[in-house]
Formats: sequence, structure tokens, C-alpha cells
Amino acid sequence: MNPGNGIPIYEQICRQVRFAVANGGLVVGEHVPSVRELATRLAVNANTVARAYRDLQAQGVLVPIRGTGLAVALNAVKTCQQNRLEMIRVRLRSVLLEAIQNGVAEDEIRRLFDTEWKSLILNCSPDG
Amino acid sequence: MNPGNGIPIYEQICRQVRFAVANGGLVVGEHVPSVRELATRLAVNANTVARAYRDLQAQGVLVPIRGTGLAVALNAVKTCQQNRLEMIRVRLRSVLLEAIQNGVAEDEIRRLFDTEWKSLILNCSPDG
Amino acid sequence: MNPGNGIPIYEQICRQVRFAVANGGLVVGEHVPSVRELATRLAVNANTVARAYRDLQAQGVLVPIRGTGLAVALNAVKTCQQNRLEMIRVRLRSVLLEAIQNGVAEDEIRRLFDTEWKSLILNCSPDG
Amino acid sequence: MNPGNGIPIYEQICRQVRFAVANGGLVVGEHVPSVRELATRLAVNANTVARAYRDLQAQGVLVPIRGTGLAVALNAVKTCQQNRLEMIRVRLRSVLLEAIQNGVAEDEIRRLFDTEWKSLILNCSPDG
DNA sequence: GTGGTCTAGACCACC
DNA sequence: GTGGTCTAGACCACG
Repeated sequence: MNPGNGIPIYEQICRQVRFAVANGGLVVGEHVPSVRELATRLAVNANTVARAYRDLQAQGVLVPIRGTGLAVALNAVKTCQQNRLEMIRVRLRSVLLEAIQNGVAEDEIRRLFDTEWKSLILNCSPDG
Repeated sequence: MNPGNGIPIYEQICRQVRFAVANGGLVVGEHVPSVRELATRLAVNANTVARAYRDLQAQGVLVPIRGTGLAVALNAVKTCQQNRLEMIRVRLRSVLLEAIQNGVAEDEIRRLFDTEWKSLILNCSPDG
Repeated sequence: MNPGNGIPIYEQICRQVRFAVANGGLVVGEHVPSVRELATRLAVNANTVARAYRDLQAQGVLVPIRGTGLAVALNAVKTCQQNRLEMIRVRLRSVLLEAIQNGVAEDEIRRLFDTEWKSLILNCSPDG
Repeated sequence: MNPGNGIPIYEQICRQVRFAVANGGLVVGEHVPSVRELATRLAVNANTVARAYRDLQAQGVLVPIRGTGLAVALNAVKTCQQNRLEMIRVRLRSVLLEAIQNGVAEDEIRRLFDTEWKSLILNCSPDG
């Protein structure tokens, strides 16, 4: 979780689940981590995870399996794969819009992109 | 203003003022628009503008001129120019981080960048 | 079983057993189906059936026969016949209450009653 | 609110709001009672009301008006009027289904309907 | 003042 | 064990 990026925690959880379904990190028909387990793992309140799971059910990504938890819905993979880049696109567009509206030149923003990308893959590849 | 991008309106106002100071759109010593005028222009509650101006004063970007309103502080230009790309950098980094953590490949995100950038300059250059 | 009608499955089982006792579908002194058998037949977890049987014992509808399972209690028929319409009455009253409190007219609700009743006897009589 | 009818409180609130919109008790464009006010009036926790209002927003019945609360959506009346009897229908059907499946005769259930209806209009009309 | 988020913890229904 | 509901109360963003 990345606090302070403006995205509520439950929403971040939703996004990560959708990414994981699209990536195959969460397999169709398999149970997702239980509310309590994921809450512990993310050091977050159980209700926050429950809220995320409830939203994901409403969106058809998760389906309840009575008494045993929640599982990835059969047709969730397709939807999540379609939305994978879309989720990033919306956020990226918002940043680029602010840059353009405030006179940031293309080479400036491209340089930012390159340096940040390099910096992040160095941090993420070892432990990712 | 771009509602729904996760940034509070008063914060968006702060950022735009700082950008404008850095760009020369707002000149040192000049008065900024009054709270009421800017509120009307942005179709936003006056208290929201007041909140933004209060924050900008606390940050030393604006200074009160007795009885006549607020003006751009003398040393604000330097700070704002230094922060100009930094404000974009932080948001961009957050997006790239999510992309990397969720397995978005470099060519995918670069393609997103290119298409979104092109799409935005078409929309913004005429009316920008 | 009718999931999603707000009544827990174990409670639905209890009700059906009481109805069956009242109807003569289950005869006094006769064994009821074993937990496992009924669970299989209803495609329900065995613990759920066990819970229903436990409640029915507590209510005096079923009595344990040493080593051989559960049977319908001697005085259960009278109680179940008395409760037969009562069980329906409570649920019906709750629906009518909501209708009245929210301005549903008598002819509207009567029309609903008629059409639903007709629709259901068509579906149920052949396979019931 | 009617506890013990199997419908969660937040769901009952949703239903009552939809009924009120259909009936004209809540007018399009008008604010609904604030979360805190309704919570006090119903003697219920504020979060429970907030949950109901959140669901109603997701269903397009309510729309947020920044900083001033929630209002009935423009096109909510049509939907709510269409769903008015449907909400009752589903519950009624469930009761009738149980009656039919368990051998309740038509005249028995009609008699129940009549007596309960009369009993309820006596209770509700004076204070309604 | 408004709604939204989050936490903490209790209780229930179900398996 | 699972998720769902509800309560209580804190804090934030916005007007």
C-alpha cells in the first residue's frame, strides 16, 4: 500500500486484486486471501479489506463461496486484463494533463519519465 | 480544475498558482485575483479558494498587502521554479510505481505515455 | 432450498421438517434422513443439516433414538400443525407491513398476490 | 426499521428511500436527510446510514452535491417507480413459494392475507 | 455543516 | 474457520 498517493486504501486493494487476476497471480476459481489474513498482511483494518472485497464482488471480480471465502470469478480474467492498462492510463493521463496545462515541455516530462522509471526498476526488481 | 483526480480542489489551486509564478503568469509584487473573483472564475466555493490562499501564505508564496489583498512574494519565483518539475515528478513516480509493481512492461507504459501525450496536446493547444 | 430469501439454510431445513411433520410427510416414530444423506440430497454442508437437527431436537420436534438416529417426536405433530400457518403468517405480515408503510394500495398488492400465486402453481404443480 | 425480518438495516434504508422517491416523499433535486440526522432519527449508527447512501449512489438514486450533502438524482424517479412493486413482489413471491411447496391451500393463504391486511391497516392508518 | 475513510471491536450466520 | 452487519468514534476534505 502506498499511503498519500490520494487513492484510498480499499481502492488500492481493489486495483491490486484486479492486477493480480489479470497477471495470473490470482487464479480463477481459487480463493483469495481471507479478509483477516490480508488485513494482517497489509497491516490494515479488517473492515478496510472487507470493503474492498465487497466492491470487487459488486464488480463481478470475486464471487462468494458460502462459508469458505471468496474466489476469483470465472469471467473476471477477461475484464481485468482489459482494464489492466486502462487503470494506469487514467492516472498517467491526469499527470500529463497537469504538465501540459502548466507549460511543462515534452522533453522535460520525458526526462522525468526516464529517470523515475530507471530509479524505480532498480528499487523494485531485486525485491519484486 | 479536474475533480476526481484525487487531488483536493484547494490543493489544485495551490499547484496552479505555483506553476503560474514559476512561468511568469503571475508576476512578483502583483496582486493575485481576489478570493471571490477566483472562486467565480473557477466555479468553486469561495472558502476553497481562501483555503488555498491561506496555504500559499503559509508556504511563503503569497504575502498579504495591507488592505489590498495578496501578492506574489519576492522570493517565491525561485522556489516555485525549483518545485515546478518536482510537483509533476512526485505524481508521475506514483503512477510508474504502481505500473512496475503490477507487471506493466516498459514498452506498454511508454506506449501509453506517447498516445496520451499526443491526445492531450491536440486537445489543449488550441484552447490552452 | 431457496438461498437469498434472507432465511438461513439451517432455518429453512427446520421449517421444512416441521411442515412435513404437520403434513404427514414425516411420520411419528419414523426416522428422519441421516445428516449425511439429507446434506447430500440438498447439496448442503453436513454441518448445516446437523445444526437444523440440533435446533429441532431443542424444540422437541425430533428425538434421538439411541444409536440409530433421530425420529419424529410423539407430540410433534400437534405442535407442528398448530405452527404450520403461523410460520407463513409471520413472513407474510412482514411483507404486507412494508407494503402498507410505503403506500402500496390494496388492489396493487392483491394483484401481485394473484399473479404470483398463479405463476407459482404453474411451476410447482408438475414437479412438486 | 423492522429488525428481525432478515433484511439488514442499511438495506431497509435503501428500500425506504426508493419507496419515498417513487411516492414523491423525496423530491428530485432535493437533499435527503444528512447521514447524521437520519442516523439520529432512526436511532441507528451513522455508518449504517452512510452505507445505505453509498449503495444508493452506486445505484444512481442519489447524487452527491459537494459539501452540501446528497440529493435525489434526476432520473431516479422513473427507476424507483418501476421498482416500487417489484421490491414487494420478490418478497411476496418468496413467501408464497414456501406456502405452495409445503401444501398450504389457496384459501388458507388468502385467509391469512385478509386477516393480516386488516390487522395492519388498523395499526398503521392512525399513526401513518 | 456535509460526506468519506479508517480503525477497533462485538456479534452473527454459515461451513 | 469464513464473510457480513453493526456500533462507536476519530480524522479528513470540502463548502
